[in-house]
Amino acid sequence: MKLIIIDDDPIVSSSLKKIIESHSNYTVVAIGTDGADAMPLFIQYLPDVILMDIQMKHQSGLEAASAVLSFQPSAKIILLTTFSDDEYIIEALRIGVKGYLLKQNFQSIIPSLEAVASGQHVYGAEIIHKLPSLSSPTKYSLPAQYESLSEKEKEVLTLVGQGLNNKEIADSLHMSEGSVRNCVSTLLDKLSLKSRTQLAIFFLKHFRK
Amino acid sequence: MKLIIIDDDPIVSSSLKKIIESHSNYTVVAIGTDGADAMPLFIQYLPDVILMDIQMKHQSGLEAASAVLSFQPSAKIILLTTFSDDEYIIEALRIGVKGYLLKQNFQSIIPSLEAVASGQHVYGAEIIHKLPSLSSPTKYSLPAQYESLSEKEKEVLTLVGQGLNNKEIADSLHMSEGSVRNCVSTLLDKLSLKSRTQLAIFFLKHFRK
DNA sequence: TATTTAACGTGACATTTGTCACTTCTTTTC
DNA sequence: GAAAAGAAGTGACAAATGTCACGTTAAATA
Repeated sequence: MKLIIIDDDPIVSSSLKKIIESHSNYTVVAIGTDGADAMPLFIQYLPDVILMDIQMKHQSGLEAASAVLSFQPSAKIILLTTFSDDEYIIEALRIGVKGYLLKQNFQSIIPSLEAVASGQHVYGAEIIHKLPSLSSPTKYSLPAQYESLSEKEKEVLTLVGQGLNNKEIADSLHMSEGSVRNCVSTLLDKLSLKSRTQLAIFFLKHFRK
Repeated sequence: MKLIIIDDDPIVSSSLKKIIESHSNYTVVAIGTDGADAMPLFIQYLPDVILMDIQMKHQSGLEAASAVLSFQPSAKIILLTTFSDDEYIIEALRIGVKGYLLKQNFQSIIPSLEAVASGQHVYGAEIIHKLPSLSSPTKYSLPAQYESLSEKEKEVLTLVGQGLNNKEIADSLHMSEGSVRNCVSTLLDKLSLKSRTQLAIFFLKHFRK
């Protein structure tokens, strides 16, 4: 199986090459030193996997990955990063990178390489928890005032968050339209908001799956 | 290395066991048939990895994983799912599961197992894109109608999405309140929505960071 | 038992939002 | 240059939303 390594530090590239070629059935067919090398090397060799540093002088690994993936979305690109406090993870996942690993412990790169080659996605343990969808919508992030809502009020809030109007909410919850209006009014008061639209925004911010 | 398999279908468990023990240096030390088995088996054997079905009769794999992880957060649990349209992925990531794979292609389970054992996280390619922070805010996911909006309309939409009322939008964009109303009306028409609240919901769904 | 408190409802009213027909101005196109 | 298309505005009107004072019921408490 063919592999390309792209890293602006030749020491990293060569130790990676050494480790990979000694432990598995991969051949490093090319080594690049900048993101700009990724596209031409990819087209020339059509490797099974690309291992690429995310921080490089001229063109970043992210840009390079984006270019390659827009050309070939199934390309198996693993980005390597030095720091775990990494804000690029979301963008990397979005463009379709198949792996995102810390450079640190080299020995875990081999199994990750295998997993990516077999079609899975692999991410460093320290990195995956940077995803906002994991941290945001837990009930611990709810404002204190939310606790003061009655069950009915929470139901109404939920339906406002779906975009229903008062009549529709009334029908769904078997209450009168007047009551719904009242209930919405109470919600606005309790949550210190000014309109039903702001209620919906509140709901989505806190409860979006 | 020790492994536990938990699946309510004995056919699945035994074929997994066969594959794993033939291809790698793992020993399946126990097989459970329900989520409720996870905790006692984990405590008894302290396995390196747990492979567990997510859908089981009595207790789900998710609940079981949650129990084990609250006892031992570093436990390496891989959940297996049958369907890729899987809404549990977020909750699974949140509780700290280290892998989430489709049962389908058995052969990719071995490399994934290795990667997880070496400390990485592994997710099936079909699954990772269920994360809302990945799927929502790309411009490719925008409905075709969005392209028909004028610049002004996009600005108004943005402010509706912040919860501003017509007067406030008019002041911000230096236009009359009547124009804003008109603009909102056009937005509703173009996007086939029925109220400003639904506009805000539309905005948040597509543009939330 | 009497009192308080909270959930829920009602109806009148004020305000905000949404619709529609029509105008103005600009750009594009023939 | 005339016609067409579309972005933006105006004003009158209709509909939905939000507010308020007040009523009913039921549970909690003195």
